[in-house]
Amino acid sequence: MSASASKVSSLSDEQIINRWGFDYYVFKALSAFRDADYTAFTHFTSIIENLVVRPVDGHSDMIVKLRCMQFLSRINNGDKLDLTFEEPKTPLESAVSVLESICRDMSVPPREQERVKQAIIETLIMVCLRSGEFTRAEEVLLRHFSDAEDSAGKKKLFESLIRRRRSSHSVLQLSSYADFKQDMLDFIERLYRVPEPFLLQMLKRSGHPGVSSEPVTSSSQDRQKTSAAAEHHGSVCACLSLHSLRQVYGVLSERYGVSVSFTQLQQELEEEQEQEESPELHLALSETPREQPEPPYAGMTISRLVQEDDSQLSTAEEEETQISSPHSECSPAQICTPARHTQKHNRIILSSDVEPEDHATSPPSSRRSSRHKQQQKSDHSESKCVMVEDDGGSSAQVCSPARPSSSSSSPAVRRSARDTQRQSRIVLSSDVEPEDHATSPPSSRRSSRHKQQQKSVHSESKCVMVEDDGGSSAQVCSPARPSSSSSSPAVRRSARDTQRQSRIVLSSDVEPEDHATSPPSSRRSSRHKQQQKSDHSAGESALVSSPAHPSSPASVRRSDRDTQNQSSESECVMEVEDGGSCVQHSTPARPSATDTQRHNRSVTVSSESEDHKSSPATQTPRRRSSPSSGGAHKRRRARWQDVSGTHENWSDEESLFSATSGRSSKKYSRKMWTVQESEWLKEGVRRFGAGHWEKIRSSFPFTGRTAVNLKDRWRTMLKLRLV
DNA sequence: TTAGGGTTAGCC
DNA sequence: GGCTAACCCTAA
Repeated sequence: MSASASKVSSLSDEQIINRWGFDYYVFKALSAFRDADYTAFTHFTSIIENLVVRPVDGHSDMIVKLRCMQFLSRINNGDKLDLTFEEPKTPLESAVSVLESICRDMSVPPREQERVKQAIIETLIMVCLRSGEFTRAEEVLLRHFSDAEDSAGKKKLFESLIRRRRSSHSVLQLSSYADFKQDMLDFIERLYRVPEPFLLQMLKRSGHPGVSSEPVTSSSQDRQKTSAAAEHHGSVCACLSLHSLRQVYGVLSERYGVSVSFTQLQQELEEEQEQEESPELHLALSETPREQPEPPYAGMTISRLVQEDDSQLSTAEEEETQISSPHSECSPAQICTPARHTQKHNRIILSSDVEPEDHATSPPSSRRSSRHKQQQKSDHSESKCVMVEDDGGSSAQVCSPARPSSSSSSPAVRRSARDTQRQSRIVLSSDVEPEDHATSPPSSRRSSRHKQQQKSVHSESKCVMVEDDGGSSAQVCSPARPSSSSSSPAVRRSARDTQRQSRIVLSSDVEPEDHATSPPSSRRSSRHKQQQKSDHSAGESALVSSPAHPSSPASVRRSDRDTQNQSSESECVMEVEDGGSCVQHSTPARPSATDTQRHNRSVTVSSESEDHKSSPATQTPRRRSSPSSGGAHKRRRARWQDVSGTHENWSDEESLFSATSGRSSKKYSRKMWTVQESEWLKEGVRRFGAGHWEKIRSSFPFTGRTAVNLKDRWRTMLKLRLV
């Protein structure tokens, strides 16, 4: 059978079932959001978040769904300024980032994109104003607010309110955050109609009384979703006419040199069917009415062809993406659990704490859009296959079996301290360090760099590739791609007030062993601001380029702010690399250090055995056996400075330095290599060989890295004998 | 696009 | 100031 078939069979039951569960919970989450049951929404997203760290069949629209979940999660928490998904961004700022990724991947009309973005920004400003966060409101206003003429009035109003420090105004009272949420949901639903999940379909067909024939959601689009879902999960759905089948068959048979005519095949199959009617086929095909007695076997035939087709695609891409690699199993997505400081948010924290140990998520890498069309066809057919196979007991996922979807975002939960005063955060987690290997960026020595890295991580997470709505899976999951957390949405809890800090502590202690993640920290220097922008854009561009980036690893962090509090927040970021093998990295928590360095403890667990003597301590993975302990360790901790601090604090600096000219008209900021990145590089070299830097770069969710950077890093690694 | 040498940034 | 990883520049 085709290679794809073998891939299909290689899917584990867990992958398949997790996929079904994933689809189901996404569907439920959307329903909950639509019903304004945001608590349920949060619960569902938590489930999803945990689910995607397990091996999941990265099929088709998984990334799209993850993006939607990420977006809505941020929207849902947008009025909570003390939460962050990506430090130092507020949830709504993160929503804008996700929006940009969505728009890039799904071709959203520019006007619509702008409208939604503007709505988010306006809402964010209003939220800031209501909360008395005038500095932040001003920052958002200056940075993001549209300069369009039609927005001039609002801009002036906001400026006025900020200037006068007014947190109450009729305009602020008028807008309802709930309405805003629903507006954002409408946007998502217009953009992507979530098909009815396979599990629900099955439940309906089983005659379960509690399930109506209608989709759970009340949306008017549900019907469409249902049919779409059917396609996805295998029911042929009669949407295929005999004519179209014939056409497809014609094309495929020509392509693959199948000599049997469609008519012959049809007759054969009819005969077969007469002899044994497979219930499964009925199941698959009976749902939709057919004008013509569409041959039940049609699905089978097509699926077979499709598989071949798909397999070709896969094989062709395989080399590049190595979908089949063990890693690729799942794509994590980070969805959504923001971290917060306040006690009331404990539940959110919980999700992160409870995090499973192994998160292996394989971030599927995404495939490139060019494949989409082909993919769509294949997906379509695949769905048919699925049904048949399901019945047969074999794996139901025909789709891109080999393709793991890269979920991009692994969930990262962080607590960040946002103190306006830039309190330093101390990561206590180090002591507690789990055995799990965190992959902390080996190279990073300097604490200040971490923040930058963190950002980069975020961007990576964004890398989820969404191919197209068609559900064709665009994910090219390169096996090797771990999901970078970032995209994974990292949720953090940022402690803004010192008072709140104590609360934060709660979750951190419980921290699971696993994941180490090392969020890179960025430097504090004035460069940072520049960097932020550049990173941001870089990350996004990366998304575009590697849309499929599965999101990578989910990263959960806990960070402590200050040593004094030692409430010990440990920042833990989980990065799931592959489905199967997930590498968890713990990054040092974001250190926040005031200018005076505070002792930070960073826990970095590195999966690598490499000795990073020379590597920077920051993310230096702690080797358990490594000599570095005691004094060295302390020094490392001391290096962690909180760069993440309040972004607003940097703004001035940023403006000061933005025009700074460095060597090439701008100063570059050093971005230390994370363990994760180094792993990707090593994997890339293993796969493609040294010298194919561009190929490697495009095959992994690197963000802010050029081929030259890769080359340089490889050179450094060789020099350090890290490889 | 890559290779290799030079430069810069940041820590000690 | 030394050291070094990351970054830049440029020729091929």
